[in-house]
Amino acid sequence: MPEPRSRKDAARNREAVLAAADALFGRCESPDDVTMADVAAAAQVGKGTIFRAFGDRAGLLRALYEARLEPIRKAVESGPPPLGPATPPQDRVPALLDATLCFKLDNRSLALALEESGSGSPYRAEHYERWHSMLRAVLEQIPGLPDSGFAAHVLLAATRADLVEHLAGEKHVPRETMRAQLADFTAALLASGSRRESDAGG
Amino acid sequence: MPEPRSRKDAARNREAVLAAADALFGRCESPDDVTMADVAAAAQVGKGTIFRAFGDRAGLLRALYEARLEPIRKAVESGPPPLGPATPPQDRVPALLDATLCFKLDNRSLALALEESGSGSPYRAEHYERWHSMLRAVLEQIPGLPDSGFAAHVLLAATRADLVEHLAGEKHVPRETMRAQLADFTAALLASGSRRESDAGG
DNA sequence: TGCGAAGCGGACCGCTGGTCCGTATCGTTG
DNA sequence: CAACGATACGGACCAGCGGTCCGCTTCGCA
Repeated sequence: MPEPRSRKDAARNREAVLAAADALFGRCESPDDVTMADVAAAAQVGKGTIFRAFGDRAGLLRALYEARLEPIRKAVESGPPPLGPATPPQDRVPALLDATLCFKLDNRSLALALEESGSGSPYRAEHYERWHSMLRAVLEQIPGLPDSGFAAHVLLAATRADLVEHLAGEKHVPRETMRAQLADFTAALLASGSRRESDAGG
Repeated sequence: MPEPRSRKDAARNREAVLAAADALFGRCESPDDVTMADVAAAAQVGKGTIFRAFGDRAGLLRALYEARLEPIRKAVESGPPPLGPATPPQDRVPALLDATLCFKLDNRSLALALEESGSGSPYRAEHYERWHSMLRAVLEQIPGLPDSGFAAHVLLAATRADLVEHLAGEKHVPRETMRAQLADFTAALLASGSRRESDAGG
């Protein structure tokens, strides 16, 4: 393959930057407290090196985000229930949403940084498209629901980083309470489908 | 009253800035195409004047937003059905959501500007708090629903400016389609409540 | 060991939101 | 109408950001 393998120092620096940024975003309060210069300093690297490796700020954020999301992506694509493909749709939808909610709770600053200063709307991000079509496909298998594309957008919007941050950080809603509320909400929505189901069935 | 009435020129300039900003945000593609200097130039006013009158960028955005929102606020607080207080909850919820959706569709760049660069999360804005508690109160009157506070957050998230922008601007979803999808979604959610109602009732 | 290519780093740039203060305007008072 | 304090004006100015550039260093292949 014509893949131009990167040099050893380049790879090492890339990891250093990733690690430094990870730590910095994890620690800080607001995402824009962390500047590119900060990351460069923390990684003991020149600013130019960061931009060479990631293109721009959004590129760095995306790389970090994808890296952290990787385990969940795997679990969804080829893992055991309740996240994996073998799960029945009625159970998988809440599981997917619970997973994203927990992810955002565990990576608040990072998710916030990506969604808010992420070079325009979060909806252009490639990973959003993936999650959306995944969720949409699962919803599609549940009859009696409204437009599954739109429903998927709304359900994902229910786990948006700034909403999560507002509820968890500002209003001090406990983690388990939020998970329960999201689960309840989802259940209520899915119930409207199974209602017509049971009407038809008997 | 100890209200320190503002000078005539100050008031005139304030209006000029408001008008200029309104026009500029209405015309432009992305909200950050409009800088403070642009607004100042368009209003034929010094930059200092803007900051004196509105504090900072977010202040200007907020003032504009509130001004445009004013008619809707009135209609909701003391207008005729389907927005006014005399409307039965089951009809008022979809009406409120449809109104916000239409508002965001009609004021895309402005809403986008306020939500994304509005000095942190849109959830800290005072008008969000108002809308949320309003919607929550109406939802509360419909029995059988999940936590109305959370449901209100989610339903409002369904009309967020960047989602609306994505669907209308990027995916070219027609206005009426979006309205219908939102209405369907809302109906599905409310149905889960009236279902337990009818179970109990007969 | 030598040498081209790849990568490095931090001074540098353009641009933004926001401040500052000498100057012009207001409107009140005698 | 004149004079004067208070208020507002405006644009030069500032700090800090993301992003670029290019002389120098380091890599790794022959």
